[in-house]
Amino acid sequence: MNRATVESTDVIEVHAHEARAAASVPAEALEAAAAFFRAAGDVSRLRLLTVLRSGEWCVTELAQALDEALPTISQRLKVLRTEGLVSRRRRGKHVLYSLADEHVAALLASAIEHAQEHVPRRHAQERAHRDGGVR
Amino acid sequence: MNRATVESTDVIEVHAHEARAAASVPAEALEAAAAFFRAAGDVSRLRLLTVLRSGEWCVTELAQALDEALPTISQRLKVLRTEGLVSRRRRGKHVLYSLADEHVAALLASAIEHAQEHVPRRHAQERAHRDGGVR
DNA sequence: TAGACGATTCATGAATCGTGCAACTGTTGA
DNA sequence: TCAACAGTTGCACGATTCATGAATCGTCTA
Repeated sequence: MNRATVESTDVIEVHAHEARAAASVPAEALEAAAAFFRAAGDVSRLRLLTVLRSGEWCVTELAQALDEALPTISQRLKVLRTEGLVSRRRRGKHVLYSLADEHVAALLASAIEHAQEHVPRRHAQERAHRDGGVR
Repeated sequence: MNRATVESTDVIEVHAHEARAAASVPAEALEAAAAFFRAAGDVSRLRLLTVLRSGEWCVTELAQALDEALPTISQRLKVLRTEGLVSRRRRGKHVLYSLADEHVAALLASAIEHAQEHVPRRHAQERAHRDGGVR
């Protein structure tokens, strides 16, 4: 199916198809996925995640490593944990955090890789668009 | 390297290691990755992305399919485009949008899959935590 | 070139988010 | 049990973000 050939007159006909495509993902899953992305969509939290790629860390270690206040780190970890990006376990008087699973690690690596490819394009694209529309 | 065996007295020694881990990802890439996640971290925009998985769509079609105002859709598409999640091209008087590349499609599928696994855990975990700390 | 249509931009107000600090909870070891 | 330490939570403030509708822009066609 080559949607590129569809003309504006087909809009109504296509409508049902579109609605189906939109509904193909359960609303709950969509919401959860958005929450997942949102949790990762903050530089501070993302930095935390990249550190956690190397293994388990207690909150104090993380605070020292990132040079931030302990409550701040704890807050961020809570967000990440609520959305299932990290998990924690207690070891003595320390609470150790780590990435929730390989899925998260893969997602993380993939996004960073993608970002590195697109970093230079971002602003250039924005300016080009301002100057003269599409292409 | 088993970081799980590290005790609190090792914090200083470990510090250098942590700092290296944090710096392993260039600040720019981290920022871009966060922006990427942030762009996907909204239910409305995410829904838009899931629709775009099926191919190219013009703004009007998307607006009708999702039953939203055209400017609203356009705004969301702009965010997604700025962060490199979607690309566009003009075809006649229509502007066709699609996912930027396979990378994005894969990331999207992966996140939704992960979300579906963790949907039930999220709130239960939150409550469990309130009730009695770790585990 | 004028009109129509598709798409984008802009300004506004409501809502949400992130942070910093203080108070609090919970665990360990004496 | 008590003191010290590790971590969490609550609250308030400033900054972002999002939806909305009007105005504008760009392209095609008559």
